[in-house]
Amino acid sequence: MHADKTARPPRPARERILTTAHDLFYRDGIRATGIDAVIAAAGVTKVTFYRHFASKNDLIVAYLEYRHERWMRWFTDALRRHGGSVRALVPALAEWFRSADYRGCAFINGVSEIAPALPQVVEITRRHKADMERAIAGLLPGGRRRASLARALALAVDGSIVQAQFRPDLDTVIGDLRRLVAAAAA
Amino acid sequence: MHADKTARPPRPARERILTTAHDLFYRDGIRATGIDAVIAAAGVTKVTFYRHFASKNDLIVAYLEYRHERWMRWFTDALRRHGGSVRALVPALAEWFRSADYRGCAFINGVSEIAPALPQVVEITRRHKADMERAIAGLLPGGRRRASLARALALAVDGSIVQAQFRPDLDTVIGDLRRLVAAAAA
DNA sequence: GTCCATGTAGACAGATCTGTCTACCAGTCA
DNA sequence: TGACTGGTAGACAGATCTGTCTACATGGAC
Repeated sequence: MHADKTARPPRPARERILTTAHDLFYRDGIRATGIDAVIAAAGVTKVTFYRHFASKNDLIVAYLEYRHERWMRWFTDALRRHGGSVRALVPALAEWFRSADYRGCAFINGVSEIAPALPQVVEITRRHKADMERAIAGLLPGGRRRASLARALALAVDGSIVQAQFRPDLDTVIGDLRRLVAAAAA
Repeated sequence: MHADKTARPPRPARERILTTAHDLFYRDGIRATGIDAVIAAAGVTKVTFYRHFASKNDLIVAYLEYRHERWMRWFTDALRRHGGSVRALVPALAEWFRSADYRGCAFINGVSEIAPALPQVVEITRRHKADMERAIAGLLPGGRRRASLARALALAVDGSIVQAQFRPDLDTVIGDLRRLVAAAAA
């Protein structure tokens, strides 16, 4: 059978729903995006949607898990591209901040938006930030101070992520982050 | 003639609406809080509400302006209580982070929640953060590096505000902030 | 004493949101 | 062949949201 699968499938419905939800949730916000908008943009029907996700809350969780995979892949790759040492951190982030569709951290935004109604988001965010911190720790030489330095850097990174979301002067934000990283790592 | 509303003393109803909206918006989120909930909790009627605020968006803006006044008053007071030098910064913030109803920065949350739909929130947030930065600058000795140091400290502060919203180990966050402040100020 | 700002109570319109339901179709595989 | 999987189209229920409306009460200012 099926000697040739390459000519076939439009991306499966579930995947289309998930990537569409990602784009809309990230851009417009989770609460601002109705299920109907996701369904229409993904080009599926309501029945199809509810066959794959039990509820909007389920989709939100799947969105954050998908976002985590995707962002971590980008982040580790960007750090590698910029040299893989602690000096890679700021240029990698600068790349992100300057991207056209930058809208901050999906997890921080998620906590702001729906943590009171969907506490699971806090747990997912903790795991995400722990992974981000681990990636930062991977840039540092081993030693006793490694873990605590990674935490301090992660804190500065979170500050810059947030500021990059509302400050118009990205260069200033990036410069301030660079200064903090240099001071902490010294 | 001259129906000048602003010349009159503040009316109880408007004030009640505003403080109620503050509590609900901050605790549950702006989008999650319906106008009806504010009206019921404030103990006014719909007509009364709409006589004071043209729309929910109007109330949101008023909420953020009120929050700004209130938070800045608390912040400058806390800094003074803790000595008024740069060493006051971390203990003042720690006080806030440990308060029972802590839910992060109302402005950062607001940007996450509704900036795409109500861009005015970004402008209000910029002004708020500029004032916060000025208060931090007020802790520092004058000199060439004062402004840029205040910016770096504000960035670290924003990072700690955000982390305090989802990390369970507040002591760690506060310790990391202390370390960053010490490193930057050195 | 009249005007008017401020307040009350609650119905209502119109939109939008999540989630369910019926009814049908095509390909896969045991 | 017949069951299963995954898809389509769209009506519908029930809740909730913002904002408008009518109708009436009260107290101070001019």
